[in-house]
Amino acid sequence: MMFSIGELSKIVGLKVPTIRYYEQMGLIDPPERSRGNQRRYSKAEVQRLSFVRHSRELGFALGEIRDLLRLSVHPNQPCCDAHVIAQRHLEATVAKIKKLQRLKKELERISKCDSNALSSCSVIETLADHQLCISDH
Amino acid sequence: MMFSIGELSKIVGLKVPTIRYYEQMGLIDPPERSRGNQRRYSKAEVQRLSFVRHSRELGFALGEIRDLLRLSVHPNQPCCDAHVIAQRHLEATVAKIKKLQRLKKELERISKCDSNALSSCSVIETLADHQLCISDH
DNA sequence: TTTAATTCCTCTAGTGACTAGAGCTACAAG
DNA sequence: CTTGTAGCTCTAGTCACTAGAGGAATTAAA
Repeated sequence: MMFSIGELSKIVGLKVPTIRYYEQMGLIDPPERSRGNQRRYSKAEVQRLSFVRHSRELGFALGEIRDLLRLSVHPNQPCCDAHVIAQRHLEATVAKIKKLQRLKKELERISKCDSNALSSCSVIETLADHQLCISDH
Repeated sequence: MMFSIGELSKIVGLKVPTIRYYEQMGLIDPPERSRGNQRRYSKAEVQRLSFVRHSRELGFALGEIRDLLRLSVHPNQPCCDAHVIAQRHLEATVAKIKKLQRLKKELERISKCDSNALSSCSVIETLADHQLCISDH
């Protein structure tokens, strides 16, 4: 049961060049090759890459994922490291959400006037208004 | 009333190399120079760069900001373009918020167990669990 | 079995929005 | 007039890919 890189790509939902990139970055070991030098993957790589993809979707950086993978292989002591990584990430996420919600409000304000009315442009105006609020935010 | 790039930097809250970068990218015109070839800015640049900074904080890409600046100079007809830019941006923002809120929930679940208890690591476990959910998300 | 289509290979370069550093020059304060 | 800070240009690095060139291998159909 060996997969070509294209098959693996479909299974795990990562593009082919991305998989090669992850190999290059040391997130997966270089796989076996066919006689013609093409990569051949087993189920282990499916698992590992799914882990990587899932972690990426959760917003972890490749370096953090590398750490997590290392931890998952030696799952004894330095588990708190994993918690630290996740906790730090949670805090950053909460901050991002807050910022985006403020952004959303502002964008709604900006783009709610109907653009068919050929009135003066609220987008430019709103952004221009903020030319004046130099010191805050 | 002319500013050096360092003074301008403090006024608008952008780093010095960032201002030079914005000049290079065509977001601001090349400013006047001192006899010794140093950049000298007036209030117009303060306004324009504040506009750029504000727009960046709202998450607009430099290309979009360039468009918006162009529109703000010719504020007559193609104002709907600005609305389109802002609307597109609003949609992307809403999508991002949703994704991050899902992420937040998952991270909370991941990191809520106390890491002092030397139990098995919930971070790795949780991420590993998701090795199995290959087809969805 | 041959051919054609598709997939794979490596390598280089590009993206966006900066950031860092080298090596040099200008300016302001004492 | 000297010293220290701030400025200059230019190149290269960051992150996580993505795109393309030019060629080889694999697979399916004829």
